[in-house]
Amino acid sequence: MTYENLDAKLINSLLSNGRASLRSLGDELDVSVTTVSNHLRDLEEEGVIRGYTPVVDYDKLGYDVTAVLQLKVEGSALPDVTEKLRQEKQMVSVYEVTGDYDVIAIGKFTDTDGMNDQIKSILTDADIRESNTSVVLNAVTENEQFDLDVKE
Amino acid sequence: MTYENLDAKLINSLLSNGRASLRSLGDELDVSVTTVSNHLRDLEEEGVIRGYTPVVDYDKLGYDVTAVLQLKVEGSALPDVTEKLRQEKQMVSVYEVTGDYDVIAIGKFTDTDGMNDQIKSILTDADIRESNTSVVLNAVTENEQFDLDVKE
DNA sequence: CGTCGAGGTTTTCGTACGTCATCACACCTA
DNA sequence: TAGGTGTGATGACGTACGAAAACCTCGACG
Repeated sequence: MTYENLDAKLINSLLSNGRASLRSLGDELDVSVTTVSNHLRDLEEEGVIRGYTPVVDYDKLGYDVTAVLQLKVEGSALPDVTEKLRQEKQMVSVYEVTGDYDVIAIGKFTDTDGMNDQIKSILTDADIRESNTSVVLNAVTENEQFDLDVKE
Repeated sequence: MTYENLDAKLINSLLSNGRASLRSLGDELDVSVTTVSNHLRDLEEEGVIRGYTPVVDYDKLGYDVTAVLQLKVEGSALPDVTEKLRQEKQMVSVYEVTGDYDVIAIGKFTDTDGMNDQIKSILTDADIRESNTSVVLNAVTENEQFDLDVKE
């Protein structure tokens, strides 16, 4: 057998500790360091693993307010609007979606005043027909990356 | 205080490469390895850095559909509902929010059928008065973690 | 009132040691 | 033939530890 689940197991291990050494990963999965190294290189080249980041608690850094923006956009202006949102660094996620609204975006702000200012400056765009802002009261789960299924 | 911006710089460096070595971080910031090690330990103990993860491209792993669920929940049942959503591993983010709806959740699914099944099973909860699902057509930005401001 | 300096504390640094990642190559086995 | 393993060499890495530097506090003195 050629370790078809190794990649999934590798990713799951890294999800619990993204700075684990290749050796510890090898020990954990009963596989040689070389094999871990090869698979990881492949996963990175394929783009399955796009990089590594620390998980930062923005609350603790003073970004106390998270908001969900929903926008209705004039059809032809959609690319412009999403691009503009993408460039706002505090926009954590920006989605084009089906349904009542065309765009859903999630942003983080230092306080409600800062939030109001930034949102207002975004909404001045003439192509935004309607908008709706929900402030997050409690982030039950945020950007949780889930484990992959490993079939035996 | 010495090096008051070091922590912010450290986090920014790690945001661009979460597996960077303590030495390379030290070189980059003109600081000794030990200092990097100490500050990182403190940041982790304080919970500012909650861990490290690979950035996984779920699209490439067959999770092709992302959806945004919005729910109106019977007030007293809110904790139950959010807890239930939290335990659904494919729910990437779950927020309690102000506004028209009470809960906004983002989930990832293998296909629209799988999505429908899972969402239906969630929505059977009697305490969910109303729901609204938006399917993501295009993830312009997703879980982007932004750099911190460094004051001179 | 403002400055000085002794002291203790915190932060940073350099070194040393054992571990680690990477690479090349030969070997194994399904 | 393709994917996994082991070995050995080399330079990089993480951590522990003692020394040194920077910082803070507070009473004494001009």
